[in-house]
Amino acid sequence: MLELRHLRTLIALQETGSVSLAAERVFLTQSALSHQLKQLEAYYQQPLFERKTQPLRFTLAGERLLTLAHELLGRVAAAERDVARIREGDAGELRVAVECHTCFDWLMPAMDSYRQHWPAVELDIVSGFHADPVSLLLTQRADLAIVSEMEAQAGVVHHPLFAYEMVGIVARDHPLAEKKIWQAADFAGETLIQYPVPDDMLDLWRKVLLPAGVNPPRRSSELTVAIIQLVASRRGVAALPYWAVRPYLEKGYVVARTIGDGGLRSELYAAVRSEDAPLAFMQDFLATVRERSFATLPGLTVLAG
Amino acid sequence: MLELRHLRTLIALQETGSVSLAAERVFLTQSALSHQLKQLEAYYQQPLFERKTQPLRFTLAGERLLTLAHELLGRVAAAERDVARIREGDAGELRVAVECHTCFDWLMPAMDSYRQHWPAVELDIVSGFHADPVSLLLTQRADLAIVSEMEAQAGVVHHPLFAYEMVGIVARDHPLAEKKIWQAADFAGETLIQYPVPDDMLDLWRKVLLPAGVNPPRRSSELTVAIIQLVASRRGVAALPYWAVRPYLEKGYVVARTIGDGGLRSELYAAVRSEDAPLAFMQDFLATVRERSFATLPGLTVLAG
DNA sequence: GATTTGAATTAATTATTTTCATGATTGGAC
DNA sequence: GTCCAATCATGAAAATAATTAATTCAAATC
Repeated sequence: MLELRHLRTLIALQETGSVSLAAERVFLTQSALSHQLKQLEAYYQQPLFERKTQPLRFTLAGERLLTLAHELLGRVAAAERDVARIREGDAGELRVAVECHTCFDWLMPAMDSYRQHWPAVELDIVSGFHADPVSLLLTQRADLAIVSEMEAQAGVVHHPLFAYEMVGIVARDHPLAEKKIWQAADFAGETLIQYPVPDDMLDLWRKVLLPAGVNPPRRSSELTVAIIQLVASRRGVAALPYWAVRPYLEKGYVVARTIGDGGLRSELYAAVRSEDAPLAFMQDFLATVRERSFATLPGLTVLAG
Repeated sequence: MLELRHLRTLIALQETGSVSLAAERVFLTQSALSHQLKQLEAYYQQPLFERKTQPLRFTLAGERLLTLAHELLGRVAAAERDVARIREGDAGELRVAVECHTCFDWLMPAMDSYRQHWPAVELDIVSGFHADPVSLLLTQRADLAIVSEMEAQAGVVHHPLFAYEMVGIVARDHPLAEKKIWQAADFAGETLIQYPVPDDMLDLWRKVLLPAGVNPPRRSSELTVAIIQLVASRRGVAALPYWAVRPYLEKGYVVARTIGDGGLRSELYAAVRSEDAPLAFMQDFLATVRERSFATLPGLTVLAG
């Protein structure tokens, strides 16, 4: 018999394009999902998708159930929001502290969606760069902070959002474009183009360059497009999230390369005060960010608690 | 985490007004449902309904989830119909043989709903009274027969529809109105008002009067209202399904009494040819009849396969 | 042709659901 | 009031379902 679980699986399948990635997305093993899908296809006595292709393709029946999934899950979320509001009311204050430039790429659509659902919550952005964004929470100057590490701190809990890969980008005719994988040493002698933030907020610096003792010259820009432009003009190299540069890769302005063996993985967490963590309007903000981000950004991976 | 199962439970709760009856409706024990509801209320951290009242009353949160249930389950049914049609096509022939007068009360709304969903199925009624309606199936003159007993027959399968209570009705000032429970002997000396059908098609005859050797005089009418009218005019007594007479009971035209200890229980089955049983348009007809009947007729009980 | 990657399969394990047996609570009937 | 019947709740056991581990299979890639 059909359950919501099956519909959540179908959406994960659609968003990831493969059984194994979908499994990770719904926090199950590939095997578990294979069983679940087999059961579902047996129930409807017909295949729901073709596994031979990459990404997988849904059959007519699969498409129909996928449509159902989208119809239903939105309504479930709406109903559960209402139920939570019946318990806790609909108002609240949510000042978000952000310190990464690219974060706005996913934060804007998520906040947009959230605002619709929680019109009575005072939503605000506390932007800027602080030595310790978590201190903004404890001093009541922000209610939620987006951070890239899960530093234990009394009175604060960290909720994992998602993980993604940082890629190195360079002009197509630059010598480094020849190398599939860049190591720390490859950055020596290159100009590194970056956002104007302290070094220790850059994953590339903290995880790659600093440990290797490499310290290339820098240039900085506030805007992602400007960074891309400088890189395309052979002014230097940069490291940016894959999802931030994909549009430019597709247009061929620059090429992307893996940084370090296995790639440079970045993570994002939302830190909130412990007492705020269980609040419905807070929980739903996290759920919205995750849901919207996975649905719109390519190449995200889940981040376990 | 919310699943469709929970929503099906909520609808059963609404339709039956009690946990035990809802449990029967969804083919679980009362205990199982009690656990399920406890889990659901723990998940939402608030009560979903008040159990003290009869019928039970939903809380605001419960109401909201109930609304969700109605939104979702209709869409699920529609999607599953589409999926079945992708497999088997949307056409078919469905000639329904009916031999009980009151059956039209539930058959009409069900067929109405069904026609909308399966416009390409040729739906027809084969009315009239045959010694053996099942023979209509085997001679290809009907595709589905509504019967009141599950007589084993090669090539034919019986699907349970529902069960209900037959009540005795009589004028308010008639002496029999004084008796809470009528026994076979009480019918001796009364005129029995019935539909113009052979005796062995009447549950009252087969299960009560014939075994006791009681054979009261008869009068017959085609229409339920006419039978009620005759009873109210003290022309005799009748036995009719509870759901068929409830509107008249509420208006006080007649009163209803239990027949035999524990009441006279009637059952309805749909008989179809074995080879037609798995067809989607046939399965959905059965599902529609059950769903519509339970949603609209009072006092139905489930009938196990 | 070896190697890698993704999905399927079987058996075992784990988690969840359901039931059984029983206890508590409530709302009449007398 | 007290008894009775009906309804719901509870804890432990049983049954069922979901999930994983380990492995195989199949296809694609080098």
